Amino acid sequence: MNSLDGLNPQQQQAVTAGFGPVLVLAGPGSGKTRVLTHRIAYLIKTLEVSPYQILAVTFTNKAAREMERRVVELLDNQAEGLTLGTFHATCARLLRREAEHLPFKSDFVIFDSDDQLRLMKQVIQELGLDPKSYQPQSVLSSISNAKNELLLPEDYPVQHYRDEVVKRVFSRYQQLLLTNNALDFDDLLLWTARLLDENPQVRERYARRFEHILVDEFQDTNLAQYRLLRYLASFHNNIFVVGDTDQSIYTWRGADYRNVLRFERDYPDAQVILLEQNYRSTQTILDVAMAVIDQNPHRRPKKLFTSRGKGEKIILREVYDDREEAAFVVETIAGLVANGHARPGDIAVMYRTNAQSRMLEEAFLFAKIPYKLVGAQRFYGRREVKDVIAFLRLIHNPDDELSLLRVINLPPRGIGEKTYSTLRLEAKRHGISPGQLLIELSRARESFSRDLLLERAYQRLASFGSMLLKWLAWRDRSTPLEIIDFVLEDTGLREFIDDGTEEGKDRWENVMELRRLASEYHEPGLADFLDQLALVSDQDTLEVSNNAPALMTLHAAKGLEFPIVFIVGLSDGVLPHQRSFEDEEAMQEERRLFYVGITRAKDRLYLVTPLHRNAFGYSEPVKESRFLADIPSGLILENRRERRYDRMTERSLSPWETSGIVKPATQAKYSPGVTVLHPVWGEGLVLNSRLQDDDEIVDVFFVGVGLKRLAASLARLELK
DNA sequence: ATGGACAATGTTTTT
DNA sequence: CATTGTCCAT
Repeated sequence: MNSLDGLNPQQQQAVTAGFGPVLVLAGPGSGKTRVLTHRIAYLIKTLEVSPYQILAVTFTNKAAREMERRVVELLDNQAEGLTLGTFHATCARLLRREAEHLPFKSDFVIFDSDDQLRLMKQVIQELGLDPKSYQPQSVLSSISNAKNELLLPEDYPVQHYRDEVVKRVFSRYQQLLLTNNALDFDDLLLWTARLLDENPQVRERYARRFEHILVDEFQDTNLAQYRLLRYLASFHNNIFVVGDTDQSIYTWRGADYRNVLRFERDYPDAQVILLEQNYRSTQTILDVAMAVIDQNPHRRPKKLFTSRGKGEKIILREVYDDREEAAFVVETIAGLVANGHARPGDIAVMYRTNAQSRMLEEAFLFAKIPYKLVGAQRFYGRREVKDVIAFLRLIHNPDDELSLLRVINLPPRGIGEKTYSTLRLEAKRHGISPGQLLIELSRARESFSRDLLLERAYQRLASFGSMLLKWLAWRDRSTPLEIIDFVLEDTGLREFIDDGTEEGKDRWENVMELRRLASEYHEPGLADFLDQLALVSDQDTLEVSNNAPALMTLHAAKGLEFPIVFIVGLSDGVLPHQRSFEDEEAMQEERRLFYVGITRAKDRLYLVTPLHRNAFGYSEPVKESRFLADIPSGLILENRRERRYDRMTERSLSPWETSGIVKPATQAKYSPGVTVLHPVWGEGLVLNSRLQDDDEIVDVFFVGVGLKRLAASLARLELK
């Protein structure tokens, strides 16, 4: 089979581009993954490049896996030896291999944002700083920015007094990372870039090896990644990058879409190929998307087109607040599925902030419609999951004090703060890590000044130490699954986590899910498993075959596509977010975020705009998103609320009016959660109810029938 | 050492 | 309002 079959001329040009740098500017849905996978297949099959000499990097594991699957398919399994992975995972592997040239050991652990925060709090306390004026989060983000610019503490630029302090904090933070034998996310890139910069032998070895380098989502690279790529491509100069500046939504994380411009400057002979034909959306959806993004200044003009035809108009729905919004979404989805217009898995609901998922989740749960929440934090951030992972990390790397601190008294075994700080002090005196001392303790009792501790506390430490020693003895011969089972068994965590309550059962389920993930690793040792756990992306948690609507942030939606998309919370202050109001660049990024959301939709797009926003327990009127004004009215089907109702509610209520002294004219008879009886449809559940024009409008979910909106005065509903 | 009660605090997005 | 941290009593 000819691997160019089914590619349009621009795609073919990209796939078969000669050697040297290539920049592919790929609009949404223009088949960039297709181009990348075909390019790899072309290099291997037609140009007979060895897979071993090809490096392809992505940002999420999901994207990497998908690419790998497609390459293998194109090549009938002739892809053995290909290096294909995320930036972070690829760097982690390289650093483990080259650890001898670096100030840490090859069995380092990767600290996630949670660990970073805990470590930072420790540093701020240790240096006696006021956590109010030096908020751990904000100091961390300064440090992260510095690392993205490839700066270590000694290079940190000092302009204000604050910089001076941050520099000191940075220095101590970095020092602590090293004593824990740990790297944070930014370190993975930073150390790799620095290694290649400072060590010509290593650089040349890799630069010679990777004859071809391919990069996905190039607009999301930061300076460290850009440098990294330049070093790796420094020998063969065959660097093939694919990106779209209009989809740059991670500048707050250090991503710099100007790397695209930098690329053109640094590689003046680069071929530039534009992919504008879209294979995903209807022309109407594309026109809406272009109308929105065209408002951003300084863009390279791009004209998206499709052969799919106009399709239907997009739908704008105005709702009262987030509660009604959630009801509308769930009700519409139930209707679409019931009428056979869509399968549940065809639908996605997207929002600006994670907090917005809650109301939606409640509505789904209430209607008993299953849904899928996309987001790694939701699972890996669970306490019980992190606890078990902390045990594994400690076993992998006993110097990891943060993990030790987390599990040493879990389940409670009488080792409190006092006992721990004695252990810590004593460890410092011996010049070893607390974890090491624990192990020593269980082996040779003399190494600890006995008079420092009560016999009881001492016994407890020693017994934990011997448990740890036992696990360590098994570590290199056991699979992750076996190690998890040792831990669960020896610690009695099960009884602690599954305490017989409903939540306890859920918590245990989560641990079992982690256990299931571990069961996919058949080799002894924890490194690979722990790396995967540390580097999962939100998107990685979305299963392809899941037959339920997916809920996700707009950020998590990038790279995905769905026949039907809802974008909710289109209010000024939410999307665009309040914090972008004063910053023109940030506002443009908000617009790109909206653009990304719109272009996820294949056939039908719902935009939902609430008139009120609930925050801090108060409801306040909000303006609709300013972005909506940019959509030509001919492309949109508007469904707004009654004007009369608007006027009543758009006025700000004074506090005593909201406190319930002023009662509505009619009292609602049906409240969410009650069961009602309908003469035709039988028993149903009230999802939502509101007063309107002296009548009560009730949304009821009937089993086997679906959701119905009824006027209480007409439908003969009975309370059950 | 542990757990419960209250107070303060806060909403962007995440590899 | 809902989560997170801090203080205090057992």
